Amino acid sequence: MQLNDMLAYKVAMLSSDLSDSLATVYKPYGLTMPEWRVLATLGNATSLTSKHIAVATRLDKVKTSRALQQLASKQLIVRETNENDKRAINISLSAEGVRTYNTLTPLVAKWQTDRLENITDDEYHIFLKVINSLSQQK
Amino acid sequence: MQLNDMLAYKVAMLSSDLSDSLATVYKPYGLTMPEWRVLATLGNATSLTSKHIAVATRLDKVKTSRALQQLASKQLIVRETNENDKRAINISLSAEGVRTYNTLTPLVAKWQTDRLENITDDEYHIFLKVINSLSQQK
DNA sequence: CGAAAGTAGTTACAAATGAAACTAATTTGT
DNA sequence: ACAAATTAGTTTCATTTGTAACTACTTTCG
Repeated sequence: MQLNDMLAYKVAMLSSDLSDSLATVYKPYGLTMPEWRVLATLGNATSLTSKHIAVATRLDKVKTSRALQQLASKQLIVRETNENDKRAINISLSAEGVRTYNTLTPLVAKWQTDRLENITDDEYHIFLKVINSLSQQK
Repeated sequence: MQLNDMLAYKVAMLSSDLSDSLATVYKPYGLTMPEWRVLATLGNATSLTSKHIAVATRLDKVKTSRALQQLASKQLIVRETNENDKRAINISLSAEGVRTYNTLTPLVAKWQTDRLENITDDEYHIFLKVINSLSQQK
């Protein structure tokens, strides 16, 4: 059994390749990977708490907190105390955050369709099915 | 476009799931992921230099160096100066390293077949084809 | 030949990360 | 009602990681 044939290794290599490649899309906008994930999550919502963002992005609460700090310092998000629960903070994109999101989303979509260019719909469908099947196990 | 639908995100989630899961197999033997990769690579060779190992495992030279230090301190590898090139070091598994490798290999193989239990050969074949296609792009 | 450039591997130091402790607010249970 | 436990989010500190500099040796080429 060769390392190259091992499932976990192959997927880890693919993951870091894809991650590095996608990073070339958002890095020019001064974002890190956690920041991009948070931005992408907020782009689909009106307002979320840090907790919600952490769950959606699968970042731990510390990474989420730090990403939010960075995004706030870049003025891409707005934070307001949640009046129902004063421990929590409602986070939403600022006007500039929305602009960045609207700029990046089509670039990321294009990146993805380019990547998938040589793969048929059937193949991709099966690929996703296998991913789901492998992910579901604990 | 939701984070959940993004290729890079899905693959990253799968990768960390698989990595964490596989780690439960080799962690009881006191190994970290880089150490396991090095061990797996050395198990298929008689003797390799640090450079060769770095290429095979896709670890950078610093991580490789550190993993080798750890494995040496655990007496799982033997290091001998390469007489043809005295900068390089020939590394091979010690008797105990071989024993650990021989113990772990079937456990890892079982882990992998268990993971793939619900996936047909055809599906897995296509999965690997898509992985290769996605990985090949720079 | 021998100076300059390149390579194998290690080390040192700065930056990123993770676990645990912490603050402040909320919920639970009596 | 209110003490104890829980939760949201941040901060601290120890560990891990990555980059760059370094040592030692080898190759290149004038």
